Amino acid sequence: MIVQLDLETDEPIYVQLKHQIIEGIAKKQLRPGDPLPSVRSMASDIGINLHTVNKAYQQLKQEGYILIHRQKGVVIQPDGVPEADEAYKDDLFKKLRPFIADAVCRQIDEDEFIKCCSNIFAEFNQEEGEL
Amino acid sequence: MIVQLDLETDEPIYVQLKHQIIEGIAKKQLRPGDPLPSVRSMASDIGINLHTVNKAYQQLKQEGYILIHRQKGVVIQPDGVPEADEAYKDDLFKKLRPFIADAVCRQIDEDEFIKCCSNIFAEFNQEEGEL
DNA sequence: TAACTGTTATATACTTAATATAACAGTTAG
DNA sequence: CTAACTGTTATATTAAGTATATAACAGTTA
Repeated sequence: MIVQLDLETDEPIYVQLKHQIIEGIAKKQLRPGDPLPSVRSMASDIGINLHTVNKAYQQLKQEGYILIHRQKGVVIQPDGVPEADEAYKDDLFKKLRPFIADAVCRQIDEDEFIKCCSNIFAEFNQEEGEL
Repeated sequence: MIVQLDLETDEPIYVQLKHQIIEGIAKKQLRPGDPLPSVRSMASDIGINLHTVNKAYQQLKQEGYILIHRQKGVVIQPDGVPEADEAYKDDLFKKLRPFIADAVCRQIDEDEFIKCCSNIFAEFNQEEGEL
């Protein structure tokens, strides 16, 4: 698990860490049951504070991505990430709207937007963990 | 221009205001050259501080959505919002990735995601300002 | 026993968000 | 001319979020 942080961006470190782990799961580089480094070793690996890692892990746990056993360590959710329910989809809908409104104003039509999304999907589906 | 704020969410007020104006432009309820309320009247209309409105306006100006004349007031960009360039598209790509990674993990396939996006596009294209 | 786990607590520094007043300079209407 | 309005700037305060630094606790595990 290679983590690459950008300290220049305004995106909080713990959010970047969450995203990279979620992307790792989406790309199947991280599979159900796979272990994650402890909060302390992850923190020292990427040069940040233990609590910043802990914050990311706690939220990932809350969202169903990982399990945290008190002494066994941290693992990717063995039963797989919970499927999207209606609440999740409503939330996704709400979050996507500003992006699409923005795109519409700037003359990006539906086809182009969809194409962009397809490219991202391809990124997650093509390489089945072979990277 | 009706503005509806949610003070419970963690989304900053000035961001919500920006989004609603951008959505208004996307829906063509706000057209090039249309006036926007002054920072003071907008602020008192929706019950927030003058500076919060000013922050939203300044960023909208910076992003090419509106023009601010020192004494003439605030208007939607008369020449239309600048079209998306490559930098904008790269940025959109980067921002969309976490959402799609998340969706992939939760078994939302490409078709379903695209359908969701299409629904949002429809929301902006159907009603050509007739609302 | 020593080294490791997640967890909790406290404290500090910095940044952002939002508010409150106040003032300035340039229109514009009465 | 005055009064009311414009955007803009300045200063200050409160609150919340981000990130860090130490320290300790309780339960494995080698």
